[in-house]
Amino acid sequence: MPELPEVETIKRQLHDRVVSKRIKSVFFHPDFGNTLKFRNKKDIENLLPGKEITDIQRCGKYLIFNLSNSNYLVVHLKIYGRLVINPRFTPPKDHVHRFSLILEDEQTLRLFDKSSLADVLLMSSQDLKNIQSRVGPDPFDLTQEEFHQRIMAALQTKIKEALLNQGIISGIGNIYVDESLYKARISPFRKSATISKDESNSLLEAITEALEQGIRNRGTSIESYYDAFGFPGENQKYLKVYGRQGQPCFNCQNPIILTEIGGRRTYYCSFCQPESQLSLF
DNA sequence: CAATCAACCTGGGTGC
DNA sequence: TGCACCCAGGTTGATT
Repeated sequence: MPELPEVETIKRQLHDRVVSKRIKSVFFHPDFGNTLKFRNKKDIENLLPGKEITDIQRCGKYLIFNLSNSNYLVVHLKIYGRLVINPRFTPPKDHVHRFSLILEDEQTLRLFDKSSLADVLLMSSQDLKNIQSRVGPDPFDLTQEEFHQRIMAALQTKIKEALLNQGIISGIGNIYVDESLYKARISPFRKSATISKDESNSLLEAITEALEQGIRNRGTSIESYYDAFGFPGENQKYLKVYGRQGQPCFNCQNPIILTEIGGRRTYYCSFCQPESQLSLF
């Protein structure tokens, strides 16, 4: 589910409800995670009660709760994770309740996950620095020049795979990458180093627009994502290629193609996003 | 080195 | 009804 716009939406919605609040207790559902996570689980149960959440931030697709003892509770929702505060409904049966964080004012933050891939980790400042150094810059923080440099460095890697690589640029996932490439009219199959400066400029602009639109619409809800209040986002109504296989391209009316790149489903228009620049003529 | 693949999980869907 | 298999918006680590 969650890419940058979804995590950013959750961060903004949670901010006023959790920042400056003290944690009363935490609870892990017995089905949470594997043995590796179990070790961290004990730390979280032991160390969190009594600590204050001093801030909430986002690093790529990671959501980070700053705690009063200079530790950080780091959440990654992976594919199906949902983080919901004060749900007033019974969550869908297929999403298992994995974790709860109860605040001093009795608000409850719950993590639901259909699989159990989502991570809840307790980190020191050093751990967090290691994460932050592995995660590339936010698209919103990049100049055209920096973006182009990073794309060029990906050499023979297909541009779609480069954009999905969180170390090159962070926050873009499988939906927004297809939307951005379509908007910039660049084939997802193009080798990164063949992207011209002009193309890279339009690509960064397309990425920025696609992500900002996603944030404005509180995220894209296709099969799993809900915002922090338990409501679906609206951005799925405005997607231009993702999920539109066989339907006419909004620009040229040719059918949108569904294929596979790097093991991920990939939607594109083979006319508007030609793989070879020669086919433009 | 870069590209590919399997693994991590599990609910749901499909097809036999 | 059962079962084997495939799929998923992500990430990582091993293999070719």
